[in-house]
Amino acid sequence: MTPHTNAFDTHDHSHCADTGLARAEEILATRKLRLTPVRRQTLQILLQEHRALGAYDVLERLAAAGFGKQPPVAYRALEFLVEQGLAHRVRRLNAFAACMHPETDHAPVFLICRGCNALAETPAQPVRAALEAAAQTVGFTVERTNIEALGLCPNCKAAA
Amino acid sequence: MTPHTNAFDTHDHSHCADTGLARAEEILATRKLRLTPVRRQTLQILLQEHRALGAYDVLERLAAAGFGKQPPVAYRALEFLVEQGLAHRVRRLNAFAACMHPETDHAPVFLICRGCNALAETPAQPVRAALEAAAQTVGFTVERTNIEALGLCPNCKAAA
DNA sequence: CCTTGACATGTTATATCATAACGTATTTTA
DNA sequence: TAAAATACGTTATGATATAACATGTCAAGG
Repeated sequence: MTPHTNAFDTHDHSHCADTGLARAEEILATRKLRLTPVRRQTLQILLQEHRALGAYDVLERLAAAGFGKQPPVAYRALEFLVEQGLAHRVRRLNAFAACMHPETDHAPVFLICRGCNALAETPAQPVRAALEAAAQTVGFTVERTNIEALGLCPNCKAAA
Repeated sequence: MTPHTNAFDTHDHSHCADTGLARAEEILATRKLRLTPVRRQTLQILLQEHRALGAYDVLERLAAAGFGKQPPVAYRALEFLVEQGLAHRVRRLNAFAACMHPETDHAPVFLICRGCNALAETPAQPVRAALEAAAQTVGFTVERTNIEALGLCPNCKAAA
């Protein structure tokens, strides 16, 4: 799978990884959960790449960093991060991305550009609220959501 | 994969397949597209099962009905139906379901019960509208959406 | 401290989902 | 009716994901 860039506007995100890891430490501490080496490395990989990566892409990087070489190593770490809201699974891409808004927002919306494969995560409480409302009319309780949109980012629209 | 029932309230849907197929014929006629035998059978399978089926489950039924036995046969028919809005892909389940509201609604929301695997498709223009609004703030144009929620259906809530 | 239970990591093996590439047949249209 | 487009079927392979089990590490209670 071709990797996907993340965010429509390029920006310096050298600090993303640092702050992201620090934030993760805090969050997990309050939950008495551990950010073990593999988990930490996995999150760092996602933060540094700053785009959606397939599990096997992550695995490759983990292996290169001296961790295990078999799929479950990556899948387990990713699953943990997703459960804790520190990363998200982008189902349309069969890929994972670090959460860009771990505290603000647990109703992430992913915008996927079909032109350049860029991926943006945007907070969207209104979307979540509308979803909850729709669910309520049939008595359904929402626990987790996957909200993804495929379309065209501003850059690709301009180019077309 | 264990199959998933569809709709939280059981109901007689013997006519779903008939009306669904008729509706599909109409829709495709206006688009000058063909509901070929495999496509028709595929749609019928989804309508009759009335739940999400994996591509290989569909393939099995197609093969039993005398069509091809290889994955692309199923994937192609399903892809066509999804493109035409006659079926949807439920990514969380790696499965496909016939569209329950082909004319009303091209912003389907799927509610997936983690208790009983029931699947409900509910129209949700407000959700779509909220998504469009969120996208617009970053200049993104939405073309297709996948909106899925995992949670508990009324029955399973009652049971718990 | 040190044992014990819970959790975490790694492995092998396999299951599941999906598509590429190609040849043939059918349908449409010029 | 020939040419072009579309559809169907195949073989083969690729990509994604999980089950099951062995070993190691941590944290808490005795």
